[in-house]
Amino acid sequence: MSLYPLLDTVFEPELLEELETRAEHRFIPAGTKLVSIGQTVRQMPILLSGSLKISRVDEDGKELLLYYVNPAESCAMTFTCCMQQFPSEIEAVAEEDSEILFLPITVMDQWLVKYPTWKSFVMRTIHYRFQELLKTVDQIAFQQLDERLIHYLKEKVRIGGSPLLNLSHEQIATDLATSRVVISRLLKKLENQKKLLLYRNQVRLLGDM
DNA sequence: ACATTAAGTGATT
DNA sequence: AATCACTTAATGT
Repeated sequence: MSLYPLLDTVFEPELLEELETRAEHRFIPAGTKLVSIGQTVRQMPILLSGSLKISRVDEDGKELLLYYVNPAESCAMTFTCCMQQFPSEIEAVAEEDSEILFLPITVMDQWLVKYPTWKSFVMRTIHYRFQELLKTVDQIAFQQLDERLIHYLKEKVRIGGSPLLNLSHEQIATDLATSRVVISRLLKKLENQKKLLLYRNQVRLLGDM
């Protein structure tokens, strides 16, 4: 039995063993910024519990949420930029208290040829994220902010494990890179459709979502 | 009671 | 869909 049961089905036994000796196991409190834009990534994270929020931030601080990293996943952006030591294009913040394995980037190259399960893990992560990003791009291109909002809320519920979200309209607007007024209107529309209930600093999703 | 912050709304671009 | 201007509601001190 390995130290990390979560990863037992993902990696082969030899790799799990090596993981245990090479990885640094850390607990990250919610709100911690792990990577900021321009920074060079020196370690590869694998999430054991919690979640990470990955977003783009432009020059004047406006951000756009790209995706979340969930347990047993890593960040796809990290592979592409840290292997070649490119500066990060994204920002990573712990969304909740998280448990993370940090791997030195030097092992990644060797593991790619040494362990088939590592290779498919990397490939799977990149592929999956690519799909996600394409979806977001579609949504932005076709300006369907309402759909994007619903997708966002569902994702939040899934991550938090509760249909009651502690979010202000302002925060939602920031994540989706739009204005508060727009979000308020869309949320109101959804409330009228009985899809959710609105409170101050809280949103409650209703069953059929 | 007053100030501050979140949310709702009509009008305009 | 964004911005402005303004109102109303909830919360903190």
